[in-house]
Amino acid sequence: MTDPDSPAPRSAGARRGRPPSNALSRERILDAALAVLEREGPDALTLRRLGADLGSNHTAVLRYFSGKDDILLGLAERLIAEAVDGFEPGPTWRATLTGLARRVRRACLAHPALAVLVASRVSRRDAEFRGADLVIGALLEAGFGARESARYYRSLVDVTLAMSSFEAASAMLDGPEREGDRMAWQREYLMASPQRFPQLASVAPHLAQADEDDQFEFVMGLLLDAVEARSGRPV
Amino acid sequence: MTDPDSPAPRSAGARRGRPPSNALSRERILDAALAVLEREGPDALTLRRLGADLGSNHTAVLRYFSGKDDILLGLAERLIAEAVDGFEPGPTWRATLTGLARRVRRACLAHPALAVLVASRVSRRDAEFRGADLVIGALLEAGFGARESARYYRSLVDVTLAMSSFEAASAMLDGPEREGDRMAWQREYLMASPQRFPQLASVAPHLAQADEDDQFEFVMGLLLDAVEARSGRPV
DNA sequence: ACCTGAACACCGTTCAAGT
DNA sequence: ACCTGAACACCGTTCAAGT
Repeated sequence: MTDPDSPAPRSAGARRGRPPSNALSRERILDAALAVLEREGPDALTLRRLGADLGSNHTAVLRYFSGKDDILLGLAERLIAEAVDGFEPGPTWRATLTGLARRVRRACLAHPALAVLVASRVSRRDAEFRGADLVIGALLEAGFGARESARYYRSLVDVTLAMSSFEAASAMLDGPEREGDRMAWQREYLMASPQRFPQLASVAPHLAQADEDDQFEFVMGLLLDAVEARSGRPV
Repeated sequence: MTDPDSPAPRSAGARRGRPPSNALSRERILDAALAVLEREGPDALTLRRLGADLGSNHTAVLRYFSGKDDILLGLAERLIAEAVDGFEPGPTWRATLTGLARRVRRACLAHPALAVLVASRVSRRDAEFRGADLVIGALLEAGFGARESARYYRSLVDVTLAMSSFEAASAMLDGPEREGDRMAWQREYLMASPQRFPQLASVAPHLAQADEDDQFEFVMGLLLDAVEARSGRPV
């Protein structure tokens, strides 16, 4: 059942004067939802707010989506599509895997409020299948069998999605413009009792140094090192 | 519900004895909150529900916590404490790291509704410091310097927490009834078009086979393999 | 000192009625 | 065919008033 949604556009002849700017559609609703999320965060996304932004009654949206949750699912598909659309495999299987992981993370950080809401429930739809096909293709190319490829696929996807949404959640918590809280985080670790936590204390000054970009690259590097070591086909 | 075991009805002197059973306290409120979360999931945790369960007005709770968010933070500390309390380092540094990761995951899966709510905002408090001290101690023992230990610490903690909460989120989504949706997940992947997604199709039957326990162990194994390879001190 | 009850400003969803 | 408006059953938080 693909695409029973978009209501019939009005006939060309009826187009006199201004088109009704408030004609609803699934796409227009998703656009508005994304705009609210990006500007004001997850809590601002309510049906009433959406109706106001769209110039409609807040219940009109329910003609296009079965409920708020359905809107979230539609946004989830957009998020994963943003990561996968236009991606081309790299020169090596490892480059392909690294590149796709970076794109997923980038999409999550570009829409952190959305990532927080939907990352653990990516809808199994077209964009996700395309991503899966690319990842599994790279793993088969690396020399893994079907069973192993399935395993590594799940590991890489789980870690990438989990870390990306985790990071998005921190970004949201710190507030859109608050750099201050990250300093607080570091300060608390630096203030932990050296008597009670000697190992922690000896390392604390380094804890806040690595930035998030480096951190993600580092973890993916670790993971792919292990995958490569097991593949028997170093790139 | 009547309470036949309740203390003697209030008399003139009762006030000087033990407090009435419905006396509020932070601990009693956290107990009640945890009970609601475990029985009925994240959405059931409301101040009104908490008040009802505690036999109090729903606003009385606000005398002990500054708001609902403050209750969540209190629960977060309990979650991490459950993972860390009583843990002893293993015979090797790798065993220590594996053991602690398993405990964090187990605590998250024991309280999935809680893990979903708080995993990305673990409060930097006592239990977390104890965990950090253990992990960093193991990494120093593995031969890493302070800077490297800080890096690996963050990687291991991020992946463990992110994957555990991610998994908890899936467990919650599948609903307490379970099982049904995991089959649906598998079915959708099996039904993906083999023409459009040939690599995916060739591997799909294996995708749903690995259970979640194996999956977590597998990822931690990959990560620790890479850490061990870089340590220059195989266990 | 601790708790209650009412009030306030919100939610998502349903549904009869309008156009 | 599409949308509105009222209604329903909820939220978290504040605060004057009770005991």
